[in-house]
Amino acid sequence: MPTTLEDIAKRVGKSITTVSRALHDYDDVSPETKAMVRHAADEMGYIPSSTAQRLQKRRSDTIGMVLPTFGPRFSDPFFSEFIAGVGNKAASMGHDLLVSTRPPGELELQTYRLNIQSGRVDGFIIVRTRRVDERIKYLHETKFPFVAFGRTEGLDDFPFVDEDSHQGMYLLSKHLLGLGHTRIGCISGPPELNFSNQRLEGIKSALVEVGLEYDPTLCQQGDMTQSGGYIKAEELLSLDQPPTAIIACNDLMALGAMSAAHKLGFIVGQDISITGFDDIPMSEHSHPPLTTVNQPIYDIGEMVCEMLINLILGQELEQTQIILKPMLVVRQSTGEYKQ
Amino acid sequence: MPTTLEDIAKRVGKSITTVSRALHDYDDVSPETKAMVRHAADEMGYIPSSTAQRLQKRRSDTIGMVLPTFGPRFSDPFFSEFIAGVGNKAASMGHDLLVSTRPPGELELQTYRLNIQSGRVDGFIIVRTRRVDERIKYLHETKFPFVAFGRTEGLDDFPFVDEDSHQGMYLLSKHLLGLGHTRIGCISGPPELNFSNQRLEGIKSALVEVGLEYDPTLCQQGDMTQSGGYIKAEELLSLDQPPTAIIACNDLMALGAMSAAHKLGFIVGQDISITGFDDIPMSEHSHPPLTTVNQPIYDIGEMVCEMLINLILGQELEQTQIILKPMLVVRQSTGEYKQ
DNA sequence: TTGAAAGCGCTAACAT
DNA sequence: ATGTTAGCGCTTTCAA
Repeated sequence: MPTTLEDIAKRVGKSITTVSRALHDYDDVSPETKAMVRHAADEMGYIPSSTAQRLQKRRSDTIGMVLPTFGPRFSDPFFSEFIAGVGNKAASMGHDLLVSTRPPGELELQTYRLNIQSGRVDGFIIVRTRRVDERIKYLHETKFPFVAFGRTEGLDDFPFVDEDSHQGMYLLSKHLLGLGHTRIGCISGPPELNFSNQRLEGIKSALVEVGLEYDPTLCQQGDMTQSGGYIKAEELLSLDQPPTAIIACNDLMALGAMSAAHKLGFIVGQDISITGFDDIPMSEHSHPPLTTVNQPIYDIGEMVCEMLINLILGQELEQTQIILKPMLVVRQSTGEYKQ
Repeated sequence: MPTTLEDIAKRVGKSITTVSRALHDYDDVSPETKAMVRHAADEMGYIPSSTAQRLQKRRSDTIGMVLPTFGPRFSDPFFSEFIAGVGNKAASMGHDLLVSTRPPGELELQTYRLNIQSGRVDGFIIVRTRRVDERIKYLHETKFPFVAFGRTEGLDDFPFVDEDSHQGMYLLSKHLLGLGHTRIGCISGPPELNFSNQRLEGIKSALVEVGLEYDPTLCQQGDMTQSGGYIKAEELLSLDQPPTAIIACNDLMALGAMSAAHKLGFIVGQDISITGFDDIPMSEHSHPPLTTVNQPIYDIGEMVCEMLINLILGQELEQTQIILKPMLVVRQSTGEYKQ
C-alpha cells in the first residue's frame, strides 16, 4: 500500500489539509510545518495518487494518440520516431501518453469518443490526416483539444504542424527534370490521405511548368509499405515504355521500388532514378542511398505535443498552424537520364 | 460536462446505487428498472468516468511500457510493430497502454517507480532486457506485475517471452559454414543487452562445432542502428584479410553493413555474405534481400501483453516462460564462398 | 497558521 | 428490489 496524505498527517500530527498545502508550498503554512511535512513525505517515499488527483482536478494530464494501423503488421520507422518525440516532450511537460492502435473506421472514432468521454485524455494528437477526416471533424465540432500532424480538406481553423508536401514533391520533380528525365512515373499514396493529394499536385505542377504532361498511366497507387512499393514499381518497370524515374510517395515505398528495380536488372541511379519522401534513417543506408525530402519527424512530434499541451493548459499558442519548408536530400538513387 | 450516474438517477427517479447496479447487470435489480436505466443511459450517452472507477477500484486498467531510447532519433521498425501487437491486445482486453520513452539509467528506473507508486499502471512490459537489469530486479523485488520480452542473467523466476537467440545465431552460422565460409566476422550488439551475449554464444558454438576458432579481431561491437552497422562493417571490410561473411546482430545493422559493403565495391551475396536478425519487413526488400532469422514480433507483443493482463487479473498463466524456436529465413544476401 | 467539511464520480457493504 | 452510507485519496472552500 502506497503512502497517502493521511499517513503523513498522522505521522506529523497535522491535518491532511495542512499536509497537502505544505507539499504544494502554499504560503499559509509555517516554514517549520513545511519542513517537517516534507521531511516525513520524503522519508515515507510519498508519491501522490494520480488517480485521486485526476478525479479531483477533473483532468487526466494525459494526451492520446491513436495510430491508424491497417494490417496487423505495422512496422513504420516513421512512427516510432514520432512517438519518441511526442513521448519525450509530454514527459518533460508532466503529461502521460496514451497510445492506441486502431484501423481507420467507425471503431477508430469510437476510440476517440470513449477516451474523451471517460476522461482518460485531455487532448489528442492526430496523425496521417485524411482528405475527409472524421476524427478532425469530430474533435473540431466538440471543441476537444487536438493538434494534427497534417492538414485536411474543408477545414482550416485548427492547429496543426505539416510539412509542405506540395513544395517537397515539386523540388524532387524539378531535380529529376533537371537531370533530363521526362518519363517520370509515380507511386502515390492512398488517395484518402491528405498528403497523397498534395504530393501528387506537387509533381504535376513541376511537370506543367516545363511543358510536360502528367501521364496517369505512369502513376500507380501504393499503400505506403515496402511491399506496396515493390509491387507497383514492378508494374511500372514492366511497361513497354517504362519510366526513367519513379517518384514514390514515401521512403518505405521507394525502398520497395528499388528492390523491384534491382530484381528486374535495373541499376538504380543509372538506368532508373528513384526518390522517396521522409528521409528515414534507412534512406541514408539503402543501396544506393535514397534521394528524398527530409521531414524532421522527431522534432515535429515534439512541436505537436508542445502545442497540444499548451492548448490544454489554456495558454496562448505562438503559432497554431505551422508549415515546415521541406529540404531536398540528394543522394545516389537519382542520376542523369541516359539515352 | 459528461453524463454521470447521478444524472441518470435523477432522470429515472432511482438512486445512484440502483443505476450503477443496473448498468452492471446485477441480479438484484428488477428487469423493468434495468431496461429503464439502460435506455436512459444510452440516450444520455453515458460513459463512466474511468478516473472515478479507477480510484474506487484502486486499479488503473493500464499497462506501461518504457521504451529505452538512446539518441533522440529512435527509428526502429521493430518497436512500432511490437507496440501495435501490445496495443491491440491490451485494447481487446480492456486495458490502456501508457508509453514513455527514457534512456537507460537512473531516470528510467524513476519512471518505473513513479508510474507504479502513483498508481498510473497495474503492470509493466519490459523490452530489451539487459544482462544486469535493474528494472527487472526492481519489479521482481517489489513483486509488481511485469512480463519481459527477453531474459536476464541471475534471475529466472519471472514471466517472459523470448526467442532462442542462441539457436537462431547457431542456425545462421551453420548456414554460412555450410556455404563454405570460414572467415566469419560479426557485428555484435551492446554487451549490456542480454541477447547480445546469447547471440554471440550461438555463433561461437557453431564455429567450435566445426573446429574453427572464434576470432575476436573479426568481431566489432555495434549499436543496433544502421549507422552503427555501416561503420563497423566498413572497419571489418577494410582489414587486410576481411571476413567473407558478416553476421550482424539485428537487421538494421545488417542493412547498414550491406550499405558499407556496396560502397566499398563488394557485391553482397557474392563477394561478401551478410546476415541479420529479426526479419523486419524491410529485410525482404533490401538489395539483395536479407538472410535473417524471423521473430514474430507482433505476435510476441500480443503474447507478452496477454500474459501481463492475466497476471494482473490474478489468473493462472498457461505458460509463464515462453521461448520461441527461431526460423531461419534464407534470402540472397548470403552465397557460397568463392576463392 | 491550521482544521473541518465538502465533493470529484464511482462501487460495495449493509440495511430495509 | 431498492436506498443509505461509507470511502477510494486528493484539493479547496470556508471557518476558526
